Amino acid sequence: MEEVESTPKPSRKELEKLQRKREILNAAKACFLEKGYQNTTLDEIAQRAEFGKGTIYNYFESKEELLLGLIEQFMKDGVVIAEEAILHFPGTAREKLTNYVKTVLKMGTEHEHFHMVISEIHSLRTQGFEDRMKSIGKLFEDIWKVPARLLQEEIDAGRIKPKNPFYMACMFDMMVRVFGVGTQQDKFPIKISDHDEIADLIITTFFDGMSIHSYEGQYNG
Amino acid sequence: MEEVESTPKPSRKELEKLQRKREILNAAKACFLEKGYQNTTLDEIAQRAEFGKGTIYNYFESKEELLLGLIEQFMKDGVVIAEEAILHFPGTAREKLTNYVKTVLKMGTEHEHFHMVISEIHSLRTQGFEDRMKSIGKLFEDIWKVPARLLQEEIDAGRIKPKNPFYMACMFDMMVRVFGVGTQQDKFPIKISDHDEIADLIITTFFDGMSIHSYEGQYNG
Amino acid sequence: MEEVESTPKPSRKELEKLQRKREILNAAKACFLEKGYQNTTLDEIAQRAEFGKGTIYNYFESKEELLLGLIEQFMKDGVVIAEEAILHFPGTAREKLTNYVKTVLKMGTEHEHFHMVISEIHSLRTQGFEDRMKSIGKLFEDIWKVPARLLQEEIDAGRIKPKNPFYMACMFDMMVRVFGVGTQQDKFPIKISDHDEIADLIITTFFDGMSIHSYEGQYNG
Amino acid sequence: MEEVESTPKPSRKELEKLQRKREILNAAKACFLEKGYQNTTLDEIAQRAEFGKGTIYNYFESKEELLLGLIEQFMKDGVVIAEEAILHFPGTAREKLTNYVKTVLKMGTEHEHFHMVISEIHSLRTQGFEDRMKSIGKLFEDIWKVPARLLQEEIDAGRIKPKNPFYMACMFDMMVRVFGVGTQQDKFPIKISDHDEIADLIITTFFDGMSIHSYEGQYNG
DNA sequence: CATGAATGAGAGTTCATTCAT
DNA sequence: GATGAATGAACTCTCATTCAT
Repeated sequence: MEEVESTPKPSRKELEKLQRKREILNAAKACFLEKGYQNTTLDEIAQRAEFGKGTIYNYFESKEELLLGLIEQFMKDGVVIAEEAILHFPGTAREKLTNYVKTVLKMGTEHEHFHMVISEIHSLRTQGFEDRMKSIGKLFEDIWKVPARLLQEEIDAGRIKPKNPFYMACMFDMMVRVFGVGTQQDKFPIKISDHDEIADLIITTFFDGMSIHSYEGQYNG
Repeated sequence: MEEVESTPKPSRKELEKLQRKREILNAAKACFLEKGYQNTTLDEIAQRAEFGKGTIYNYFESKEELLLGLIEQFMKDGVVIAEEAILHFPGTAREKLTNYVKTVLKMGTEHEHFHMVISEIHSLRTQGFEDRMKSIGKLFEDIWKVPARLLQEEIDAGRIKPKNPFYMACMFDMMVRVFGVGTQQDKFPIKISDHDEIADLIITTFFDGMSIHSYEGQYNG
Repeated sequence: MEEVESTPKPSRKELEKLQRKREILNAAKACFLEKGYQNTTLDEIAQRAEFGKGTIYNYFESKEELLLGLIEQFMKDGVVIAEEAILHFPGTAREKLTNYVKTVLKMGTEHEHFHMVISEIHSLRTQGFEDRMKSIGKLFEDIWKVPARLLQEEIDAGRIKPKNPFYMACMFDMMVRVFGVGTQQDKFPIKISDHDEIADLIITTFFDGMSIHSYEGQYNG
Repeated sequence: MEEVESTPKPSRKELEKLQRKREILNAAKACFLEKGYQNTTLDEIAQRAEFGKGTIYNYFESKEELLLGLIEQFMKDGVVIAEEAILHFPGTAREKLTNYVKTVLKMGTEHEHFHMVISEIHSLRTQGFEDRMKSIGKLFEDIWKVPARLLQEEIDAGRIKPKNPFYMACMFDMMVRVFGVGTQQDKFPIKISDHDEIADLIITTFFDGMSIHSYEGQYNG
């Protein structure tokens, strides 16, 4: 926006800086996943990143900024993942979404990250926090837009019920992330390690519902 | 000695003590909801409870114990709520669960509590933490058992598909709590304030699925 | 001193009060011996004394007062013990003092108390502390006066060297309490459990010295 | 790499660190001597050391560690002092030990430290406390070994009585530290400011005993 | 630009003391 | 007089952040 050239010139310096930022974020991610945001100290992050503690402050304004950076990165990755798993995957909507479930599950612990992310948001008190939250919300929407677009196509094709596709996408994504990822984790009261089983549960519920004689054709919603 | 009835003796002293405990828990709950567990200080809780800081330690061993107490209370209430809304509510399974969704939604912000609860669990590092987590997990199961029993009856009656009713109950509950309660809150990227609309979304999805021509009768799961 | 009647009238009330005081002091002593002054809480003392915490404050102004009371009691007992073991014990000076050493040793752990007493004095900050310390010092002197009187008699009889008997009594008492009692305790680097052996070490050193050809007769001190 | 000499490398950094440690220890020592361990706050130590409170924790793990560090330092110094004053001092055993007494006395208030050290040990409750105590006991032994070696030589030379030299060294050291140092201090019930007088008292008692006709030659101990 | 020692506000927790019952 | 729940000042320790090197 500030510059006119499409990609100005990622000078060596700039690239190195970006590289460093990513390294630090990765170290932070690992720490946060292990012990939670609040229980992680900057010393630990610095040690893991193999940088001095002060150096981190050359790249991030504060510990909170580190978490926010991570959240944004997580969301952006989420969009790419959804696009890969849904748009670029061949097959029916059902097959595409099944693939999406499995993809998210495959990321496993990595996506326990998700819970952490959601959890720790409470902890943040930065100034300008509200704005940041809004923009994070927007990123969530970006993720949901991907399945939502698919659902819209299916509605248009008369294959699924004409409900708000964005809402449905959100609900679906939550089923995957909370129930799906949850059941893979030890502390969750239910443990299902077979990805196929979880995917089947979610997909058949979402597409077909529980009822044996469902009331299709009579929707007025 | 003091009493004849089987129920031991809720002596005045005991009752007052319990009353105090509840007051403190309520103050803690309010604070935690407002600022999160980690950002709440004991001074704040004490001030809100209108007790001295030391007094709190006459009732709870530590700040963590306060959170754990809250979580357990929340879960136990959850069981009662589920029983009221499902078992003791007249009508079909669909009607019972619709009522359940609306009941949880009605508790609104109160149940944002739920998110907090889940979130902050990461923060805890108490000794004997694992045991506590196990017992909290058990309480979750107690909640899910209520809808699970209903689903089992429906399966037996041939009205819904023969899937693991406990898993389905868990997934349903999660849909309600995460999607349902979430959409009521400001920071959630989607905001739906109409409880009927949310309940309808969840219930029709869960019972009937999204597909227009569903594949009933062919389950091999 | 304040009253003219030699012993006014130890009314039942008064006696009970004294009895209570002693019970509390004993509880405090036991606790202090076990954990040290600073590590003992009033709750523990109250529990051990089988009184309410508040009750203790009807008998003693503060926790410090409890320690000071104990010290004074200890000292006063010390005088009686010295008199019993030295004055009222038949035999030569050597035999009397040997008996004194053994008596102190026999009180064993009870007199580890002594160390505690000396130790914790640092901790005290009461107002009027200096005065109290002075009066405790006086009590020490009362103890030392007992062996000092014996030594004076021996000097007069020409049986021991004409040195300041009070100083010598002090040095002797310290040898008994620090070295004698010390060697009986686990944490002390030297452990001698045989009382006769310790007594012999102290007495022969004190009376005869280490040298084989000593320089008697040439004192100019 | 950095150094050629066998002594590792007292790099400037290392030296500064050690210097800081010593400064902090000295501040702590001064505070402890003034008010006792328990009555000294970390704020006071920090203020006296002219460091921030947090800085202290960069050098010592805890307040207890500070005390233990001080104790160990005290003991180690004690060994050096004993060696200087006894081994490296010319003259007879009597002269050497007289010199030792005077040396300890000269350190005066500095060695009131000793009492504090011994006193406050009760207060400690660190984990691994027993081990630390053991090692402190060992350090005491190291001190006593120095005069003990001297006494052994005298025994071998037939100049002093054949008693356990280690026990005698301990008793002697205690006489010096408790009686000798004590009598120099205000709160002690006896005050003798003349070092020569104290040294004479201790030395003649220890070497020659109090008796005028002592029983040399007849030991059966 | 990298560093890590220094910092001190702020946290949870303890406990001697008070006082209403 | 006896009680023990209530109290809050005071404590040790942590850790995000700064800044001289």
